[in-house]
Amino acid sequence: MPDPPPTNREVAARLQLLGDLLEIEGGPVRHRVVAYRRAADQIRSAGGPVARMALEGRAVELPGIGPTIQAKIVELAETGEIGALARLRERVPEGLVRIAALRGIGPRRALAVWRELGVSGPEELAEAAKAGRLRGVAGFGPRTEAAVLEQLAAGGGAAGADGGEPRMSLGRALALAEDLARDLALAEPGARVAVAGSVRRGAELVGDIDLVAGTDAPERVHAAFAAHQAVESVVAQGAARSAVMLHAGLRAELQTGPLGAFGNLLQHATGSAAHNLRLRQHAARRGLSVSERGVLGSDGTLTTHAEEDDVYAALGLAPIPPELREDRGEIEAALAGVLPRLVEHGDLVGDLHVHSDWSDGRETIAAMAAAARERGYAYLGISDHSQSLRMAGGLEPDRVRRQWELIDQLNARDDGIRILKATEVDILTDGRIDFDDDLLAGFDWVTASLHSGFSQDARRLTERVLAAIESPHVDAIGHPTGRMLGRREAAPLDLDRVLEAAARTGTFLEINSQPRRLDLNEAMAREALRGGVRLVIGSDAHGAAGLDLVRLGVAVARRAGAGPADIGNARGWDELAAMRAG
DNA sequence: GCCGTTTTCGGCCCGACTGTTTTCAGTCG
Repeated sequence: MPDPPPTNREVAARLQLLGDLLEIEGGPVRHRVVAYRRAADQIRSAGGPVARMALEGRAVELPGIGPTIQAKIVELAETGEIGALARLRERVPEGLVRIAALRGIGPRRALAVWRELGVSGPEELAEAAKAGRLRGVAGFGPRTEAAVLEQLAAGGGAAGADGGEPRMSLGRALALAEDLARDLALAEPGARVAVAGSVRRGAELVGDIDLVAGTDAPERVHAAFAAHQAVESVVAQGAARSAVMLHAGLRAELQTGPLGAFGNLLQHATGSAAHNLRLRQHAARRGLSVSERGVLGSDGTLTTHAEEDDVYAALGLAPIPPELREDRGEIEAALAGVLPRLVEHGDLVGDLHVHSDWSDGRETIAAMAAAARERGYAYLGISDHSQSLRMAGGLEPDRVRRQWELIDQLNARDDGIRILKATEVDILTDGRIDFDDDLLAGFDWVTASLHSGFSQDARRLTERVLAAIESPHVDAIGHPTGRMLGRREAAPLDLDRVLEAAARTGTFLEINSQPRRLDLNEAMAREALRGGVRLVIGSDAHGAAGLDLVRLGVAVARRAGAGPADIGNARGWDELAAMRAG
């Protein structure tokens, strides 16, 4: 084995390409395409290194990966390429994949432009379209030719960028989706409107917004949707579905159906596609056929369900939480009755990571405490920054002590919420903690975080985090990888070593709920739980409204399969304090 | 290529919409 084994992203990309090229080539291999894509999806979302697993013969344990694909992964790890893929590339130009990815074009039309015009990439396609030659190809006309030109001019089909479709953070998309749903419900009071799709599943990045409405006046709901102020243009419009482009740069889709089939519609539109595929295969084995219209029996009778839970019940399954619907074994678990009880927003009884106006927060400690009490919390950890984070107004030790005096005074009021003396202390570039041990010992809760030195190599970054974990005063590691969606990659920590140390010392790892962080992410959180590591969900709020961001962290935790027992701040303070490390 | 309440072969999800056609294939979700 010459090089380090390929990353999950690299393995997934190769298998994806293999599937894409096979599909374009056509022929009697339809289901092999699906198999490669499913494997690529599984690998992208796997928590552990799949190449290493394949070398140990364990990749076949992942759903969708069998002996053949495992062998191809081993081949890739050992030789740097997959022979079958290399041979396929000689038969089918790779540029056709980028042509097929254009909206309105697919594998068949991509193959047609190559066969009929010799076009093998987006640049040649643009030339052919400009020259008006595209409309002569079977299946193409002037409309499609114009659409192709428009997309290519807008940068569609460009090399690099994996897919290239715009994606939005869950935080923003959720707010947009809920605004749309609320306004549709106001516009048509008889309708039952809900957010579906990847937003409902709590995916950290979403490519579009899906809404459903149960109604007996679908035309009015679609009209209200098209006329909404957030809508830039209407992309498609039919009797049961319409799609729009939002000013925010994201696509939104609305599906409607009768109120009596609202559960079927919601189930269908929530997906994921892979989950629905698997669900329908499961149904087929029972002689049933599932769609957004209802469940069709073998005798031809269609049964509709107003509630989504009843759709799953009709298939002999316990209700599956949307966050788990990714075809990672959830249907098998529902069948066996072993789905986990996932943590819920309402399980949280405190927040251990919020800032006040003592550092870079906007509100007073008293105001933050009042906001936490309104949310039903029993405790709130005021965790302002430490001295070295000067640009965020980090606290010097004497200011810390003065803050403690104020907290004691506020707690003496005994008004229903306990304010904890907490801190978000910097892990310095040499691994030391930014306060001395005497001061650290006076805190109720210590979160240690990386805020600088991200350009260090993986070994040094890992050593810094390990040093913090080993400190007897550190209770939790805040936003452990330091990633910022779209701005900064996760620090390349040796996750195995971090998880081992956290589990051994009882140090909590945070799921930070800031929309741009969501750190740990779901895959790492899943690995942490598997490794026996306990988690906390922190808002990292810098104002009262920021407390509500924990719903995003809860979504990450749920997608990772966390139950209330896995989450520190789902426990009362006395119980949590007794669990503190050291 | 994967997988099993039709188990080691023979299956493999379903419907809406668009643009191209003149009854439908391809694309999309």
